[in-house]
Amino acid sequence: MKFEAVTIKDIAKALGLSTSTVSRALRDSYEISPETKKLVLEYAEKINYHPNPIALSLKERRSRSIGVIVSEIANSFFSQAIDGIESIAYNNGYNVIISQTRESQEREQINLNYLTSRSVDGLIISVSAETSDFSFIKDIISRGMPVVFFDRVVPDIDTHKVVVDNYRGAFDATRHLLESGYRRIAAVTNSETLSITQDRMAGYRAALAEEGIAEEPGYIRSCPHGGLVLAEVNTAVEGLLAMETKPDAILALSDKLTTGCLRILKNKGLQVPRDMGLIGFSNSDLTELIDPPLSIIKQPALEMGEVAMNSLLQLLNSKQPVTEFNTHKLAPQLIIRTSSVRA
Amino acid sequence: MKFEAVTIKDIAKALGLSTSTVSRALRDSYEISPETKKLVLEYAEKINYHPNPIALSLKERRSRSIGVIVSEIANSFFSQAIDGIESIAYNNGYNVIISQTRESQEREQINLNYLTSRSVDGLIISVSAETSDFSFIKDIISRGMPVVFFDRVVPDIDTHKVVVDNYRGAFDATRHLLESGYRRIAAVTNSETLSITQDRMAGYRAALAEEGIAEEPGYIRSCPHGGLVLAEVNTAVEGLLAMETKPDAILALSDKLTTGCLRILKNKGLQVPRDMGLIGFSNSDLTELIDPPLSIIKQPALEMGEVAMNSLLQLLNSKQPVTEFNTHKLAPQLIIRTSSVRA
DNA sequence: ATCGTTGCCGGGAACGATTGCGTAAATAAA
DNA sequence: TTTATTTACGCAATCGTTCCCGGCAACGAT
Repeated sequence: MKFEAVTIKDIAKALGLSTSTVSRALRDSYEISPETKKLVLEYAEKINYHPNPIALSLKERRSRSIGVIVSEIANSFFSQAIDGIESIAYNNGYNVIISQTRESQEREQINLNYLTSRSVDGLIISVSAETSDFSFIKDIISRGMPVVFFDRVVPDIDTHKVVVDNYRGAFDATRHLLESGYRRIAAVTNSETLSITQDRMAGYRAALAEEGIAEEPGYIRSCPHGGLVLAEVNTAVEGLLAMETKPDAILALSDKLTTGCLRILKNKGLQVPRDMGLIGFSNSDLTELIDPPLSIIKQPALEMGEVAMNSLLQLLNSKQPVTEFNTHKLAPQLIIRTSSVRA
Repeated sequence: MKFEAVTIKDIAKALGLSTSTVSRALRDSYEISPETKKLVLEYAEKINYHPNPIALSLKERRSRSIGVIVSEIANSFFSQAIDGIESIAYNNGYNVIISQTRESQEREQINLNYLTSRSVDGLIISVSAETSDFSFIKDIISRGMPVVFFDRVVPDIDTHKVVVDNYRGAFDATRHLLESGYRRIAAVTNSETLSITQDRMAGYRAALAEEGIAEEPGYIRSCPHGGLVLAEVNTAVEGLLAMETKPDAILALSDKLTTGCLRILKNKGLQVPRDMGLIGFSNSDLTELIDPPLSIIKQPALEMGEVAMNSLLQLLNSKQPVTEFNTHKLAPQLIIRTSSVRA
């Protein structure tokens, strides 16, 4: 079945006018007499005419749609960010096409290829955990595609970026753990190639160093798929628990890792925060209801989406190539609850 | 900045061929000699040619993209469903354009208008809570637009639908509450115009009736925005608690209502499940970590999204107009934990 | 009476691709 | 040699719009 649309030709034929005249009348051109305009407008209204956006896209060489690439839609952080992106896009007449990579480099590549060849006007990307080769992204940017990174950025690609102050988030959380009396603080991390992982780890290390605590390599466990596969988290936590001097607290460096760690600790019968302190990045709005109420570092996901879309709009609307790029660094929110406070 | 693309014309000019020949060579037509094909293919590869999908869309009158309309992206149920939709769409070469209504009829209308006029090939819709006039949707369907409803459907519109067995979900949950010893069971509901609300309420009533319990109208409180505004939930719960014979358990009929109710009960210092039993629909994957572990009715959201997209594909791929429509009714999953079980 | 203006509108190319039809050359059949 | 057939390609229309040109009245000015 096809959705039959009425075209400008139908109007022209019905009214005995040329398509040019109808087009001009609809666009309220000064070259058309008021009577003709009225005639056309009324008839167009009557038969429910809407200009074919595809024809327009072809003519204007832009589609008024943008692509968003994330690893997983069903993740609080990303869905909140997409919410923000969609809101701003909606207000500016842009459609949002989403696609997910599931942390796979291959899918990222395919999606990127697909979206750019489908003529999106711009892209908002949070790179996949698996991706190590960014030449493709670099390439499409150099060919003139407006791109903004959010959350997981690529440091050596020059374009607008929107991130949270990951260093500070991890630093503050670690310091909080230290102030709570924890000393042997482990970090369960996402893929180490990710910018966010590196920044957060830097904050973690800095906080430890400040306190004069030597870094214990065994306390750092990475989950390449960032909690997407729970088995990885399980291995990480078990590894930690099997050490001769176990850590007394865990800093989890991403959404799914935080709740994943808690899940596993509970399964193993450990008491949080007594046996093991826990704090982590999370954007779930249920963390306060959890047992124990989770201390978290929260990212302003909605706002990040909004800022990202606004940055993209700036690129889209600029006449000459943009050469000055900025990275918006938003403040994370440290919310101390029970899971990180020793009774 | 514009993304400069290479066209078939560039190839034709460079190779001294006509565009038709190039087009045919690229499509591997039998009319083209192997040598010419090889020439064209190699050159196309070299200059990184990709057919312009917009031009194709114009010609073929289809865009290979579908629209998804939900009330809110950042909602576990919907984001999981979108995940499913996107997966199937991806495998079939379709792009997914999402837009949210935030439960507003006006935004639903605008989005619908926008998406159809932007030539999506089909739509997957979960109607907004506010919407009472479905003539517009009816209209676009009658004009030939393939549409499938999911979750919140419109009973008197004939097209493919994907729902969960809401009646059974609510029925089983209510019966479970009864079996746990609760007698005065309240229902906190979403907008009453919603199909899901009606079905779930029917299940609730049937379970009560089966037990010979008369329905108490004061025990039914509706939140027109389904938990999107917490104040509504607050009013509902407070109303319940202010009654002379308070209910002893609450059945919450949607995602945000379930956690919303718990939040408010906790705020008021009530003990769940001792002072008040609680069970509700929810798709959060954190409910087991909550204090108390929440009993929930869970919808197979991912699967619903997949089934919805597959149904839409069936409509999209059928040559003649489809007249036989089916509604897939998937089984909800009742997960009993602590919040609904009296100690 | 002629020349510019102005107002109003139509013809047709263009955006990038596909495709039905026509046709020249080469080959096969008569 | 003539005719038929095949091979391999080009022309031009098409999808729905926009927009550059150009044209034709009518009108005022000279």
